[in-house]
Parts: sequence; structure tokens; C-alpha cells
Amino acid sequence: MKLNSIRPDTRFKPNSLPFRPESLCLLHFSVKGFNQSPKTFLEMTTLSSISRFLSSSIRLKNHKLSISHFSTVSSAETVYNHLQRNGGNIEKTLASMRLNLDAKCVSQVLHRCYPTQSQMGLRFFIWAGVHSSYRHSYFMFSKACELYRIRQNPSVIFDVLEAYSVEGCSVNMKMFKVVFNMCKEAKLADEALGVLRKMPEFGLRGDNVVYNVVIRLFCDKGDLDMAESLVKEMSMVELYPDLITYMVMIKGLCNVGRLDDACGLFKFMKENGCLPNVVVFSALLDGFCRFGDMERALKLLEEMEKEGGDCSPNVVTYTSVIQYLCDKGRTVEALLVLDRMEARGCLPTRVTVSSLITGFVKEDQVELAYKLVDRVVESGSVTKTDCYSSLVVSLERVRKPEEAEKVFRTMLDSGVKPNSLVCTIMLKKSCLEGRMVDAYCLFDELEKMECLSSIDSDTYSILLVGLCQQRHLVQAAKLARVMLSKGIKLKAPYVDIIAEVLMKSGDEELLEQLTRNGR
DNA sequence: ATAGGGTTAG
Repeated sequence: MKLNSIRPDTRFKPNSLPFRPESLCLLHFSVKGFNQSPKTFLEMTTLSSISRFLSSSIRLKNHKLSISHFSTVSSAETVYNHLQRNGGNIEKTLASMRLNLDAKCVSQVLHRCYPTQSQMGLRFFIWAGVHSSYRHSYFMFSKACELYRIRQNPSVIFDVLEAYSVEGCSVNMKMFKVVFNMCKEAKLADEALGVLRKMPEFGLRGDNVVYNVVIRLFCDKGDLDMAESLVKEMSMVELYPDLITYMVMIKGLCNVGRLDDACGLFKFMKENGCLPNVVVFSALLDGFCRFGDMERALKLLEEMEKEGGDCSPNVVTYTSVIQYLCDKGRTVEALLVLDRMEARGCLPTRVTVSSLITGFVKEDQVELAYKLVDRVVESGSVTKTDCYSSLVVSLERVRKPEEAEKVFRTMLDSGVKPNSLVCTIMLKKSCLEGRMVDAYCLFDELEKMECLSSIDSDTYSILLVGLCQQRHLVQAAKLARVMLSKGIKLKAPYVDIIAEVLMKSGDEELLEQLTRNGR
């Protein structure tokens, strides 16, 4: 099993007690308690901190809004109430409100409208997206799609368009672009095409950007025939495929292994006055690499170097060549490519170096990996953290746990901070092997080195579950305190498991203590 | 708009 795919249920089977932890009064705690300062919390006894931690997690998991939403929920509430009261033309109501739009406000309104007023929420989202003082980030698009389950339930998009139509709402191009971006985020190719077909009803038609989005969606889906017919359609409506269109198509053709067609299109674009840039070249080159035509890829790389300018290979181009050479066991040549890129003033990144390190480790040439690390650290292009972290990950992947452990230990002892992936892997490994005290000590050490700023809640939870199961309650309480101070929330399944473990394993005395101190 | 192991927070 891969280390990074460890999930708690593979090891910690929840037992089947006949009660739910939510029903336990000993775990009951208010949200008000959660807001107490860490200092107050530290003063509390260790066992009560576990119970408090659990209870706040239980309370929170039933809320769609996180704590931070509670403080300023009023602005969303105002919008919601306004919209509810006025009914009818949502956009007109919104325009009259002179709202101070920001990401927080948008997010709150979305949450407020879901699920009983989804259509209103979406219309607000579309309206907000064209508001002059505000722009949706990609993050916001992904949040909106996730919350409203657009991918699972795409008909809501058409419901909104229908409502616009019925109400005689004027819909402009910008509003459609918000809708297309939602389709893009939700990976809805057919629906995006459906929206494109609806545009004429509102007196609009797709432009290059819109066509490119739809074509890309079909390419990503592997439906190259539809993508091609849309490209043809573009020329028929006096739109012309541009650099992005060609890039998307070439990438799509490469993805489905139609390399000759990709080459044909590459030639065609040049002949038609659209000069490929480094991204287009790189897409084609990557296709050659992936389908095993390394020689053709190298020839293309040479061509790019000769051509220069917009076609000059960049670190992404070189990295993909190096990566595929390493995959094929051709690390000697890969190193030559590294020389070549550096000679052209193109510095490797951690991705480049990581590919090479993995290649060396797979060929059992760790000493070459060390040599490479010295070289790139010396030149200042990649940090020790990134290099040695890659080395540890690679050693773990090829099942050399002792060597990985050794490098990891050396890192810690010499003050080189392992990155978060390595920390996660090593912590989970100890947990999986049931070495919970070791895991806790490691956690403590990493925490002191300030390496744990971006460890996910999953890792914390596995650690806490294991400590509770083995009844290392002092450590568990300390961990729970750290989690609380960092605002890391336990996810529902872990809450259940930990509560059950404590209940089941707990002798009367422990239960009593928890009950007594939990108030 | 390009690779990658998963870079903030929004």
C-alpha cells in the first residue's frame, strides 16, 4: 500500500457500540466554550481538553459555516432578507443595495441561500461575478460549484437561464462568462455546449474565449470529434481558432494518442499564420515523450532551442524531457539535459530535481542523487529542504525504509526542515506500524522545528486516534491542545472513533474523570 | 494556457 494513501479505516476499525457519541452528555460543550482563549484552555486538565476538543468538533460538524462566519453573518443576512422580501427581479434588488462585495460576503450569501433558495443563490453569484468592484476568484468558483453540487446537478444552470428568459431579464456576455466558468469548474462539457446554444435566445453568441472553454472541456473529456467540429464551427461564424484553440486541440489530440493529427495541426497553424509558442511546442513534445517517441521529442527540443524567442524551451519543457528520460532509466542523458538547460540560463526547480533524484534512487544510484543535490544547492536553484525531502520520498516509494529513515534523521539532526509531505509520510508510517509513542515524539520534534504548518487534519486525526486507542492519554491530550490552538478540526468519522475508543476502553474511573472535568 | 507531490487564503 502507498504510504500517502493510508486512511484510518484501513487500520482502525470503528467498533460497533450501540450509541452515538453525540448523545453523550459528557462530550457536550458549547460553541461559546470553543471561543475561549488558548491560555484559558492550557490551564485546564489534560483529559478534559480531549473531551472539550471532541465536543467542539461534534458541534461544528453539523454546521455548514465555520466559526469565522458567525461573527459577521449579518451582511449576508441583509442580502438574503432583501432578496426574499422583494422577490421578482433579483438583479434589480441587488443593484439598489449598493453592496460592498468581497469574497467573504459572496461566500456567506451562497451559504445562506443553500439549499432552499439555490436558484436565487446562483443568480446572486452570477450577478456578483459581473459587479464592477469585484471579481470571483477560481477559489470562489470552485466553492460555489462544490456547495451547489453543480457537477451532480447541472440542470440548475438551465433553470437559471430559463428564469432570466421568463422574467425578461437582460443577460449580457459577462454574465454568460460566469456561467461558462462554472461549467468549466464543474467539468461539464455537454452543458457548456448547451449554454452556448442558448446564447442566441438572449441576442448573444460565443466569442473565441467561450469557444475555447467549450473545446477544452470536450478535449479533457476525450471527445476530440466534438472538439474538432466546434473548431470548424468557429470559422463558419467568422471566429478564428487562435493560439489557445490550437494549444488545447494539440494537447487533446496528444492525450488520446493521436500524435500524427497533433503534428498535422501544428503544421497547419504555422501555415495559417498562427505561430506556436513554447506552450504549444511543449504540449507536442510532452505527447512525444508520453507515447514513447523520445527521439522525436529530443529532435523537437533541438528545434525549439534553435528557433529561440517565443519557442525557446523553458523549465517546464526541460523538466518534462528530464522526467521521461528518468522514467525510461536514461538518467545519464537526463543529466546531460540538465547541463544543457543550465548552459542556456534556465535553472532547475524542485520538480526538475525531484525527477532526477527519483530516477537515481530507482536505479540504486543514491550517491549520484547526493552529488546532484550538492550541485543544485550550491547554485542556489533549489533548497536543501526540497532536495532532501525528495530523496526521502523517493526512498520510501522504492521500499527502502531504513535508508529513508536515515536521511530523514540526518535532516532533523542537521536542522534541515523536512517539507510537509515528508512529515506526513513519516508520521503516518509510525502510526501505521502502531508505534504511537514514537509518532508522538516525532510530532513533538517536528512541531518544535516549526515544520508542521501545513499538515492536513487527517494526519493529526490518525495520530490522535492511535494515541487514544493505546491509551496514551497524556500525549493525546497534549496533541488535542495543539490541534485546538491551531484551529484544526477533527472530521466526523474520527470524532466517532475517538469517542467510541474512549468510551469502550475507558474504565469507570476514566469516564468519571472525563465527566467531571468536562464541565 | 504549460509539469509537479498538494504551497497561503480567499
